[in-house]
Amino acid sequence: MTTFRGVNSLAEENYLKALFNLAGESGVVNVNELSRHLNIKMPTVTSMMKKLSAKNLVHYESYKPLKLTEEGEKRAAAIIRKHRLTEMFLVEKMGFGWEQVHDIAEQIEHIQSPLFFEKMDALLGYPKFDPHGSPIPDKDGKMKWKEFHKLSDCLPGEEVILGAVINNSSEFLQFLNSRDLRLGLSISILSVESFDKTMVVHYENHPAETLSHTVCERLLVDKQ
Amino acid sequence: MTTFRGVNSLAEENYLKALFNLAGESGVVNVNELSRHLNIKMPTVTSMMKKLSAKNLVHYESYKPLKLTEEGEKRAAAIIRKHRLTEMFLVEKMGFGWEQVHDIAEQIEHIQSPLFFEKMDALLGYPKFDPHGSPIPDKDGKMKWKEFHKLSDCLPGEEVILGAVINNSSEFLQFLNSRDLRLGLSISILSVESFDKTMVVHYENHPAETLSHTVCERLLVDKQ
DNA sequence: TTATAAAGTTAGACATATCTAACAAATATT
DNA sequence: AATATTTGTTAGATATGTCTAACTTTATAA
Ligand SMILES: [Mn+2]
Ligand SMILES: [Mn+2]
Ligand SMILES: [Mn+2]
Ligand SMILES: [Mn+2]
Repeated sequence: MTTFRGVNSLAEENYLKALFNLAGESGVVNVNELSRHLNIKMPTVTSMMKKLSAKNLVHYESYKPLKLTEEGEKRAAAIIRKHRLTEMFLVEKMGFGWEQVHDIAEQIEHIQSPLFFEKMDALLGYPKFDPHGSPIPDKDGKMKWKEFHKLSDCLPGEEVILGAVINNSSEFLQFLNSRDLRLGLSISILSVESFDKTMVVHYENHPAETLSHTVCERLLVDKQ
Repeated sequence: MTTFRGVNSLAEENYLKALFNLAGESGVVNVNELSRHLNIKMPTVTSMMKKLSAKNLVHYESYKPLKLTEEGEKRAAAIIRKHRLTEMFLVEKMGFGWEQVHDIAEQIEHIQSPLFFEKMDALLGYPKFDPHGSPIPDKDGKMKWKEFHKLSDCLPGEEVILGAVINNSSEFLQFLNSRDLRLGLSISILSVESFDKTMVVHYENHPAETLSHTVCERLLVDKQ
């Protein structure tokens, strides 16, 4: 049986998604970057980029940075939509913790069944954000980040609300769990150590929690 | 990234499952049968059987029928367990019809995450049967069919309960839907046409429904 | 501005999973 | 028993996705 895999192979889908996720403001990504992110050697990436270019999903020219085409971006967004809907479903409907869902979503995002994800979407009430605060692309592939600031860019005296996390690794999220840090939390900045930028913050029944710069850089907050 | 696929590849998993599903009383399956079922040419099947034999999952000898080893059977049962739990979850927790779930389960059965399926199992209350009446193998790969009879083997005057369906194709299940036939239904056999074995049955507010032999063969019933 | 390092490409190998064509063995039919 | 049919195997080709080694281009540092 020709195991039905939609228009793109599983491998192709993972490249498209990575390109989308790595694209910053400019929308471009280097071969090297992509290679490191996917843990796939550069020559392999180059050859896949030629293939995706032939399918008009990536703009590829030798020695120039990569960029998704409009169609490539649409396909990528659709996969990311499935990933994030899945994460939300796992947390909201199946009782998983936010630190447990990424690896499962990494697999389920490749399921070919529009109906399956429409059902998820409906059961969840058409959510706009995933459990880590990342926006869920709509069916047209459009999404917009809230205007967050890194906690590390905030100043003592400010009171902010935790809106998203920038690193979805299980280890990081478990660390946040251990400090009762979760989305929606109101946090007051008590002080910043100028030497190493360590912050001391207050929230809920944590009168003075110390957070490293590494951690604060990965916490996105809303300044009301 | 070495896309993590447990111990067996997706292709291997589909062969194991097919071997399990096709194995009758004797537990053996012919290359030809497997080839037709999977829609994969015989030479391909032969070479995969050699591979699975090398992994000690299949007993293979030239020109002899195939049989899963004990370990092969365990692996296969684990996949079928995931398939049937998924079908149950889709129907019970996501509102799908029993005619919609097979194709999605065909994909989700390959997800590698024991926790994901344990959660499903728990949320469903550890079900013993899938939405089509097939038994769900337990974690040790053990399962037992209820002692059903084919409706086609029953006689006029008998009153039986529909316990399972033998064909999970969307078309067949939609046909059953159109006649309000579903598991648990109590059915009285009114008459059997000796020429073509067509049955006339009565159930619920269907005073006299005519069912072809082809249909009756695929309905498994309990004689109380 | 040249030398060095980093990034990227080309060429060729390899594993997996599939196919077709040709041949062989087992089974069924006459 | 001889022949024909079905079933199964072997050999060799192809597509996909990965790798290493060697080379080229671009960027960085002397
Ligand atoms: Mn994720
Ligand atoms: Mn993925
Ligand atoms: Mn099924
Ligand atoms: Mn499958």
